[in-house]
Amino acid sequence: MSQARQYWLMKSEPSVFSIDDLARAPKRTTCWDGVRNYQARNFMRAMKAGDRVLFYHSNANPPAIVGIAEVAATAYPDLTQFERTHKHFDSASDPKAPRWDMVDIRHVRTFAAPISLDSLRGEKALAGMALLQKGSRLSVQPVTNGEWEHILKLAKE
DNA sequence: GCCAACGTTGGC
DNA sequence: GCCAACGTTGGC
Repeated sequence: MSQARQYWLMKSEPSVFSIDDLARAPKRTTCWDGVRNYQARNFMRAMKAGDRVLFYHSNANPPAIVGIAEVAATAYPDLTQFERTHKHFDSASDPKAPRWDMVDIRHVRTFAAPISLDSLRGEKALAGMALLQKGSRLSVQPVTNGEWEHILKLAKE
């Protein structure tokens, strides 16, 4: 009885941090700081080591899923929330009960060809994907097993 | 750069 | 608790 691996999608602007940056990072790993949305935080708190993550480039041309990462460390406090001069400083967060967490993400693979948002929209099987819903802005989202398998098939073509 | 959609804040 | 104002996200 193996522990079921769960699937996620995380967005990053490539001009800020791209999948190439992740592939080149020490140990191909980075901490995912800066999430300041409760729903996204709660999804990160639900992540387990080894869970797989679709790496998505937002504000990109074209916006696309560009590869796969895995959860290398489960949620722990994002210390940038306490750095007064930091962009993501949160004066309302109590150091004794940190409001914001992050996880560590390790590079697994970069797709030979990115799967563009446009081509994702063309897949009937993905019509329910959180990413494709109108007005969806969540930067951390769950992905179903079916969606995951479908996307991996697209990545091979 | 524009702007629609969304989340958060704060006055009342 | 309502809701207007504001800031942010992210496709285009």
